[in-house]
Amino acid sequence: MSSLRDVAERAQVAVSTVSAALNGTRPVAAATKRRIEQAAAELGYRPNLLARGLQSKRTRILALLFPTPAGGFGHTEMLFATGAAEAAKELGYHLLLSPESADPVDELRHLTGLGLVDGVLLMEVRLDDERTEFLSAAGVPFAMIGRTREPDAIDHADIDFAATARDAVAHVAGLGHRELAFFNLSPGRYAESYGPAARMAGEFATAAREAGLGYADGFRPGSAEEGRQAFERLMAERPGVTALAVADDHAAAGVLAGVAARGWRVPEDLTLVLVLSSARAAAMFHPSLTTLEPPSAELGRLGARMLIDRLQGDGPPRQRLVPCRLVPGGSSGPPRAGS
Amino acid sequence: MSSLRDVAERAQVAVSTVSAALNGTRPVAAATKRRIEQAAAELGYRPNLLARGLQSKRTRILALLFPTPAGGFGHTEMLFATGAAEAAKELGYHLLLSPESADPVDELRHLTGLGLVDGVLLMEVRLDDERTEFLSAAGVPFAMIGRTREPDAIDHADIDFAATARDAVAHVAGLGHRELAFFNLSPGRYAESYGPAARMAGEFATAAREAGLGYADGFRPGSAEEGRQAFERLMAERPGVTALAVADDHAAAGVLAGVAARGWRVPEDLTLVLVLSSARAAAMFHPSLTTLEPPSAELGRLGARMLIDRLQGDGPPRQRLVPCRLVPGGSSGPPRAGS
DNA sequence: GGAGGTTGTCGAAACGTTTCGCACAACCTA
DNA sequence: TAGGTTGTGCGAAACGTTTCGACAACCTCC
Repeated sequence: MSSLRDVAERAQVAVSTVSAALNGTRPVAAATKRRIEQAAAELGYRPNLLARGLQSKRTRILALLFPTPAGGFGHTEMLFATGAAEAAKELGYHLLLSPESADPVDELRHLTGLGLVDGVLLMEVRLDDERTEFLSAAGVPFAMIGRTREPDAIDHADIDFAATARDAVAHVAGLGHRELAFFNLSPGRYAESYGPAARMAGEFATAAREAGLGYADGFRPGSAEEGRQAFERLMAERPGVTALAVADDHAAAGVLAGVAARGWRVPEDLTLVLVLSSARAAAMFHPSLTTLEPPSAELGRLGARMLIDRLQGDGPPRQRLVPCRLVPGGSSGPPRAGS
Repeated sequence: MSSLRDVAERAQVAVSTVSAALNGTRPVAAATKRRIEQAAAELGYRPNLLARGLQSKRTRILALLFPTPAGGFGHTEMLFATGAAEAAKELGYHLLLSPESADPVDELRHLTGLGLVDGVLLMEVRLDDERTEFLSAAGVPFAMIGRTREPDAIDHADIDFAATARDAVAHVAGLGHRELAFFNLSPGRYAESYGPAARMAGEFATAAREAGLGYADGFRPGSAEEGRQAFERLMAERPGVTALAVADDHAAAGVLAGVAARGWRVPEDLTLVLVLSSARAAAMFHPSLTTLEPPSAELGRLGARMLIDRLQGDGPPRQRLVPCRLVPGGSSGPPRAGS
């Protein structure tokens, strides 16, 4: 690779002048600048990021820390990563994919000690997350996709759960439903402290109350079989429920089985709405399910942008909440007659 | 951060001695070494990757180039990335996630010119891929997940399509089926030159012939609706078919709808097998589908390892083929009576 | 007892940038 | 004409490593 020195020689100027001309860091006479730019182009000069980073203490590399949940990564998480990578690239940054080990804090200590990354993007943030404490204490700039229990002091992008729940409730209320139930994510797959599960439950209850709808929750099926059982129990306990929102794909499949087992059909006898699931997944059901699709790529992009903004200048921490997108499917309809 | 010089001062030795002691790059007296190590530990010394890379021309950073298909990224592709990142980490490397723009070659030129990465991992490789030519010409070490038309000269990890097809055929033949059909990926979602689609079709035909099974293909439904139509056409043309392998999830959903529309059931009247789809997706169907799950994470790991091996020393190009894993579901059964 | 080898350490150069103080000429102003 | 002000460019130092030749001290063997 050609270096700054090669360019300087070819343009007959000093190395420092080339640097100044190429970076616009201080004024360079127009003629000289043109000569330098031409020499650089002819040599196909590319600045060496390592040298630049070593000197300037800024690498323009971001790390995306991702956990490896036992169940594997979902489509949603993938989109965080690709969205963040794309936004980073647009702004001239690179994204390092950093798997989290058993000890995330130690991992972070290592990663940030290397001098390789300018900032860290955290995902799968828990309500109480030790990583944020470490990063704050270490003075490493970071942003979150998701949020902790007390997130106001930290840049973050997250789902607007309140708006999402309101949209979902408005959707079924608009169809005429008067009683709604919600099946949350299973406690097995996500611990209690998993933000989305906790927040979604709360916001659904609030939205249903405000809309004057009957509301049932407390079910947390994590598989098709559990979904079927939960549905049967729900129908036994609350026979008036005509609309059901489900957070787990597999559980939704079980609900459909339960519906069929009763001789019922969707959407005639039950309106079924998926929550936090991609339209892609929702389209694989029969009938296709209405879903509230999380804005994952968007959140990834926002997270990366916030982090980069933070690196470039400061200001008060910012937070962006984005609601899920309601994608209507064939599973929404008016409430069944006789309820 | 503390530097090598800080450690040297504290241990009362020269900087170069610290470097030697810590890297084992040349012998250092045991006592000195111990003193140095202690000083390093006390200061929490971490080598600066940038400085090291600048000097040694080796950054231990790999780039994973990923395209952003219009349809979005699948679970499969995600696992390539996480698998590769994990393997890289285990071997002391880092993985840079690099989104591909409209002009992948220019992208590569840029990326490799930065001096930031030691090697490149390519995924979504096409049968004729301009990226491989560029990288070979530029002398940049790389490996592929997937393979080109003539892959023998390049390190790569890919699915063993032949074994996968044989396993699938053996599975249905073992259940007693005598006639099999295959619905490939749609030409819309993947161009003709997409390797997996091309190879899978060929290997299925071969495996069926070798097993003495009747075989039908040429269908390429890309959506639920197309899947239903293809199924109806298949039944009209080849009423003797009792087993069907489908590569597209959505198409499979359509097939299930078509089966139901005929008053048939799975698996009693049709054995349905998913190909190249995750067990997770297969479990969302009702009944759950038998699937040939691609070893995506494994391929990602293998790709990263191969690339790292290549960086550390040379040898002949290596290739690893891994078959899909057959995950039995509720959609496999003996052929329907009367066929 | 000196030639030759071995062992352990040091200092300096190099990697490719950025940054900063300084030199120098040209030009303006009083 | 002396003194100040711009505009432009140069050279050197610094960032934190690795690498390599030099060299002192010690051991070994004739």
